[in-house]
Amino acid sequence: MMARARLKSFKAKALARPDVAEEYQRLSPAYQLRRKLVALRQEAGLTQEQLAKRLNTSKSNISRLESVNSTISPKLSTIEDYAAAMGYTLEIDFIPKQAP
Amino acid sequence: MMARARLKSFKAKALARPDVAEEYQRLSPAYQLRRKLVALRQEAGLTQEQLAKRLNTSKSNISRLESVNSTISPKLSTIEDYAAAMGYTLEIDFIPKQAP
DNA sequence: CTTGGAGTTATCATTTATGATAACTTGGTT
DNA sequence: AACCAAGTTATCATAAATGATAACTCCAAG
Repeated sequence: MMARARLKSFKAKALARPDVAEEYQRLSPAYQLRRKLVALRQEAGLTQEQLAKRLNTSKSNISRLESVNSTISPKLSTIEDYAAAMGYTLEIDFIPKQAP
Repeated sequence: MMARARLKSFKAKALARPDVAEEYQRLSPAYQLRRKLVALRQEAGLTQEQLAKRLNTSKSNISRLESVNSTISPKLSTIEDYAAAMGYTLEIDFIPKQAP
């Protein structure tokens, strides 16, 4: 019980450190997703503007979607559309979390 | 070129058939995701109401999220939260589409 | 038959993602 | 230096997901 409380406190303090917060963010599904989206687009040899055209939107919206420090959580369909525009489909898996 | 047009037409007609549409839907990432969400919850031995409590929401919203004939496309964070409530994290992969 | 748990469906308010547009940086090229 | 392509950031309007509540079905237990 106290162990849990101390653990939470430890986590909170650790996350207050910029380097830890950054590393923590790197592990988040949202972050990894954005990295993959960018990689996929670049491997396809497309600019944000070219991809935007395929998706009937504008390059600024693509940038927002890919942005590392984006605070938005995209819709599943948005990710699907993005992937589909480059000939890919999605697969979502659930991975058990490690005990801390 | 005409081959493409005919292909699109064929697809449109096929999807007009209820049985084909249903099978098509089954293959969609959104559909498979919902199936997995339900399976995950049931394996955890939770009712919609119990899970709702963990997520600080109501069972009707859980039902909507899991609903087979749901027309909504959930946010990535919603899926993440759902998974996290049962000790799972997400992994999203991009699979190349087959040539038709 | 009726009661309670589990899930569904409908509706409305609120939050949030997306679309659209414009202005701004940055790096490379001439 | 001026230019252009590529990407970023800010802002606003619109569309859509989520939160909240209530009423409903269904089914098994009593």
